[in-house]
Amino acid sequence: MPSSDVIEPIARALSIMSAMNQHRLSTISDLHRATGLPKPTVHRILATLISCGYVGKDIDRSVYMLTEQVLSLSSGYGKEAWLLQVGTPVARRITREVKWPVAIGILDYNTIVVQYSTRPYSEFVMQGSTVNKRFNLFSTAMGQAYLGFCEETQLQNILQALRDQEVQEDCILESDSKIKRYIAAVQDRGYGLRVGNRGESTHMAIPIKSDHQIIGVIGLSIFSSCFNDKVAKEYLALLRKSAGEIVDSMDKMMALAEHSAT
Amino acid sequence: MPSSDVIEPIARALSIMSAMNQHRLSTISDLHRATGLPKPTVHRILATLISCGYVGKDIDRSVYMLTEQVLSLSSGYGKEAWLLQVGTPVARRITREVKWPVAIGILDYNTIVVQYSTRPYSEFVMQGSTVNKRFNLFSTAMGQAYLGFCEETQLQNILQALRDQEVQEDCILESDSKIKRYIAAVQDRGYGLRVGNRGESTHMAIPIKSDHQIIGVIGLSIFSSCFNDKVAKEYLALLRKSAGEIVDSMDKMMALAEHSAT
DNA sequence: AAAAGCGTTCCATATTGCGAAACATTTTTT
DNA sequence: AAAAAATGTTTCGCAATATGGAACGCTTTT
Repeated sequence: MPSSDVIEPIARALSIMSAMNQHRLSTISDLHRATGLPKPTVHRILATLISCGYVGKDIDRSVYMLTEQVLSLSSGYGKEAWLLQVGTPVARRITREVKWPVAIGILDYNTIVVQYSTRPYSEFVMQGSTVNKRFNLFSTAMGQAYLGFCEETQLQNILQALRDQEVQEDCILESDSKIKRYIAAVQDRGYGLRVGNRGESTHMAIPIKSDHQIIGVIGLSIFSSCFNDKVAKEYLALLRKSAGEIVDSMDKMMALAEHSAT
Repeated sequence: MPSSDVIEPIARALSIMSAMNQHRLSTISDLHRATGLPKPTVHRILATLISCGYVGKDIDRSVYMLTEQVLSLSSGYGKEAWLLQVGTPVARRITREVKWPVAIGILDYNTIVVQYSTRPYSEFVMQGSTVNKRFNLFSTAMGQAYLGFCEETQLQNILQALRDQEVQEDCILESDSKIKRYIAAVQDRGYGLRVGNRGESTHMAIPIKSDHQIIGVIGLSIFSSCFNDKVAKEYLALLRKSAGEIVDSMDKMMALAEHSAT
């Protein structure tokens, strides 16, 4: 009675791999018992997994184990994935509420990479999707949200890395005092801000902090002509509330997962 | 021309998941391009993975991402898995060379758990397999190999944990000085040793240390009647050489994996 | 307005995975 | 030592099912 449209061999292979992850070494009979699959089937699935490199077999004996290649299925899975899983619905909710597009980004090397954007949902037409686009740390709202509120050591690391890179885009880097003033301004304001010209858009962003660490930034875009102190205050509060919700949900989910991961 | 006996749907699903692990969010077209699979096929595989809980889908848009459940395929994969992957062939080689069975164990809570044993390969018949059996830290050769050569803080942690457990098996715990003498004796000897009576077997074991940390222990069993100082010296050298090889191979492989895991 | 791209559904077809049964080998029991 | 039980592996005829071209509806781009 498997719900239709499910490719059975795949479901079976995954259950085998999941079972193999419970113990370091497995025999065919172990897996037969653990999954309820007929032994010839287990055998054939293992042959497939071996051929694909995810399973290794003891040469002489019939003992199987997962290889390090299983990490290629999950190594990208970390805090950022949690952030997205929890963050995307929140971002969509904000856009439903205030119409303006919302984006979630993370730090990658020395830029902010947009991971998710509700731009397509927004009724206000703006230029195409920004997903996977990289944004400069200086001069963008999301970048400011990171630089202005990360820990001092992290800041120094980033600045050093920026100085080391060959192409110098930010002339601000030439003066330490300029940097300090720039960052202090962001901190005083309480959020990242990049005001666009008339006809362009203006962006505001804040960090998403968990455990004193910035795990990502969340930003909102708005037509420059619609931007003023009043809406800034309103949307800032909304972003802060949302960031808080994201962190709370993440903590809960991660605690849950930790617990159920035997 | 896929090498026969490989279940295609499984191989395809794995390639999809592997591709999804590269970017946080994927569209069907992304995966279609990345894997070369027809779009209806990608669609069907994703439906399967969603049904199995390994993939989540953005409600409104068609954006897919791996869920935390992918960790259930690999969370058990750590240093110990590397140890086994590298260690098992070494263990077999020793047994081929000297005939006696060799076992590899790791610390789990407050016991040593045998992960692999070449007992079935040994021409000397001994009692059944010891895989997944737990061995006391005191009074066994493998346990001594751990206690005698782990770091002081680790030792204290273990002792505390042993004292805390309800059933007190090791009366040696009652006296700190007894413990100290016991451990000092192991250290002086240079390896864990449990001498059996005539007709029984004798066991010797040493730690496998990488980066000042004990990642496992390796031990050799021998008929008590065959054990004497001369063979002890010989086998100890063999075990030490082998442990060194294991650590070297592990370091190499892990460095390699680190590098190729983009 | 047209064209290109995307996600999704359909469906006839042959492919392909299936697992009972038989066989080989090892381990345990008698 | 023999018998019995358990485990790993191979075979094979058949039915189940995964397949992907084509078509559809939709959005985005030209």
